[in-house]
Amino acid sequence: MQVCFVASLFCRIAVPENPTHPLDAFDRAILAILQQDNTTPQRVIGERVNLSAPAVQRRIRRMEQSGVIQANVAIVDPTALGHPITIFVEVELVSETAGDIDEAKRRFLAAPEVQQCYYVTGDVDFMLVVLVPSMAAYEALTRRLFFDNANIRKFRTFVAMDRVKAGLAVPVT
Amino acid sequence: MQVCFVASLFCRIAVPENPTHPLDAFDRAILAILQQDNTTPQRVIGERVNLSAPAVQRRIRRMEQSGVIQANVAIVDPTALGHPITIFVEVELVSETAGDIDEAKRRFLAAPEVQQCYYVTGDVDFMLVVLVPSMAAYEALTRRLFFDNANIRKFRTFVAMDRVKAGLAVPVT
DNA sequence: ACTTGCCACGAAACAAACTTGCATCGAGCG
DNA sequence: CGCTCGATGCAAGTTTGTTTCGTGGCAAGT
Repeated sequence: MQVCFVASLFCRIAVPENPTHPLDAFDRAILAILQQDNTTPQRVIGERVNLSAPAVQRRIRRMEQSGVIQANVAIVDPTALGHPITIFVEVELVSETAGDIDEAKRRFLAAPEVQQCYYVTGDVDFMLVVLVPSMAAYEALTRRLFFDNANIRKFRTFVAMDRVKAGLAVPVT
Repeated sequence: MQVCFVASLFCRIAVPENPTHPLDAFDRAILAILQQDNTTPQRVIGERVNLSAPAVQRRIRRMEQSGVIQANVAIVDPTALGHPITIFVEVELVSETAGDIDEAKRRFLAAPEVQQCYYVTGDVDFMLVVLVPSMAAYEALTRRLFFDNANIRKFRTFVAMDRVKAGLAVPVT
């Protein structure tokens, strides 16, 4: 009887029904941990969210297969690899036909210095985050990416002085 | 006498290690792999870079302790967690004294919706990358972060329509 | 109300990866 | 020339991740 009580208690926690893939409180708790440190042993995760290690493992695998977890990566200090300068670039195109936009996307995607690239609304078309070893390297990059491209109307550069906060963590709440 | 010996031993241990061990080709090759997938077994890494698994393990640990590897994290799909909207914000302050800037940094740092925050040169002072569930939530955030702050001169909003490329990977070359 | 099917869980066995100790090799140096 | 230091590879030991199996609850259909 006492065992029954404990079992029902666990069940009450697990209650939320999920026909397909909605994330329940367990999944979110696991994600919150993995977003901070994905080397945390599953046993520790289980202790923290009140689940067994296999249950944690199943949920992680399901979220990886469903695409909720997109990748598991190491975050590296750019300075240590010789790319100490972070630059934001606003890019404005001349022609915004679908073809021209895709062409620009492909060009930015292919440049390894471009760490992030977003197609945005507003006065500009693209926002880029660029990593370079030096301003000379950035000058060379602008030549290659912008000046040699007739479809670039103009671009504005913002050099980062302080990386106040940098990450890809998503709020779990 | 024995105590002296022990003391000197502790001294040798306590001596701060070389601040930045230069990264050789092996380290860079390992980082290139870990930046893409840090679940890669050390044995596989060793095969790919022509090193034994323990050698790989020692190098990884050294880079973690020296700060070259800053974290090991899972990348999560923001849409799956209910934050489908990515927004870039340019923020311009009224007063740019050191104290006011630090105050702004602290404020942005404390906001979980702010995924990235850089202090930049140029016409604006800060560039933010913000994740929100809806435009209504962004409206509430602007009220909390900007309108309720007398030191914000103005801000410009760019809503992302397409996440062309998003990551924190650093070029290894 | 009972039963059936389904799904998720936990315990334990199993496999794989990580970690450590030890001997060896080569470079720098007295 | 011999020494020390650092890094490597091999092998054993330990932790971690994975699979298997049995149990119990919830929903749907008798």
